[in-house]
Amino acid sequence: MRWNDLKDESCPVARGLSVIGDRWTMLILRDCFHGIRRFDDFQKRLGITRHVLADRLRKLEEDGVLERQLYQERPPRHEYRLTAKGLALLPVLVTLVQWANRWEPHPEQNDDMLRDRETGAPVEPLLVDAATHRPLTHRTLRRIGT
Amino acid sequence: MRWNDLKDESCPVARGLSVIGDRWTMLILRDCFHGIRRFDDFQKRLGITRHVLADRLRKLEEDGVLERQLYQERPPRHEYRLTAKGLALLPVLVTLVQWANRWEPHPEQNDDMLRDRETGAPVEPLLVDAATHRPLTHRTLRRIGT
DNA sequence: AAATGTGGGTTCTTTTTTGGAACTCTTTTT
DNA sequence: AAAAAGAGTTCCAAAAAAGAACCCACATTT
Repeated sequence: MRWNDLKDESCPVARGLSVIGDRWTMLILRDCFHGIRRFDDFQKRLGITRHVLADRLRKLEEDGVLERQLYQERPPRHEYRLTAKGLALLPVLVTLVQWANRWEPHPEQNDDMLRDRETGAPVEPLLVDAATHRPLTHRTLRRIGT
Repeated sequence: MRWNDLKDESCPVARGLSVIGDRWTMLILRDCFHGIRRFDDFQKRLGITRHVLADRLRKLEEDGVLERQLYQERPPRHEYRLTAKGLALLPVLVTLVQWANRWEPHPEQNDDMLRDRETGAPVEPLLVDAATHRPLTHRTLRRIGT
């Protein structure tokens, strides 16, 4: 299987990864959630080559995860913003952060990475069933993906 | 920045991606959650080249996500199983599945992919704060990662 | 006994992708 | 007039992935 065939797979894991499964995309999106919007800011923060960055931003726009908005004319300059589809990736990012903090800890790690925006209270993400509010685990789920 | 430097970053997103952020790893783990354990079974299901598969399985073992267990001697044969650290990736996979089903739908998609193991009832994943049970969104979270 | 099959890789060559640096173009600042 | 900002593009070298073939230790079939 080639990478580009993934998007037509019936498995949702494959289709999801066809959009966000490459090495840099999620890091770009992390920066988007931090409010970064401009090419050079992404480039400086990520240390990614401009070449690859331009390519990923273009793909993310094509996939509807980011949208380009003109913020000045002459010369025309755009910024990249998360769409609703992009914002909907937050749970993926949050669960990844939680996993990494737990299983790949770092000496300089401040554990209060996730806090409520208003109260500032620490937040502990938990995945539950929306209807019953019961936690979802590998023991409660029949299967994931196809 | 080079890919191999990611694992020493202070940002948990970067550290998480240093383990699961490559093109094939999450697909391998998806199959693990489906009960696949042997080299050739992974290879047949994924269509990945044997070369890359061997490399990814080795790295996942090094990272403690999978463990190799001898299931026969003469000739020695191993199978790959999820460790606790690997099982802990389920929320990432589940949120990804949910996102893809919502935003990258597929004609042959059966929407009841996620079901309770015992009751068979459809399950709708929701990310909440463990303490308050309030949903987590980009509006309630102060920031994600570092 | 010889041929074929199985499981789990490794080796080799070709194609893609990435890394790294330099260059372009338009407008604003010094 | 020269330099800087901003957003890329171009070019070349290095690394990674695709694809196919090969290897090895046993087991089974003919």
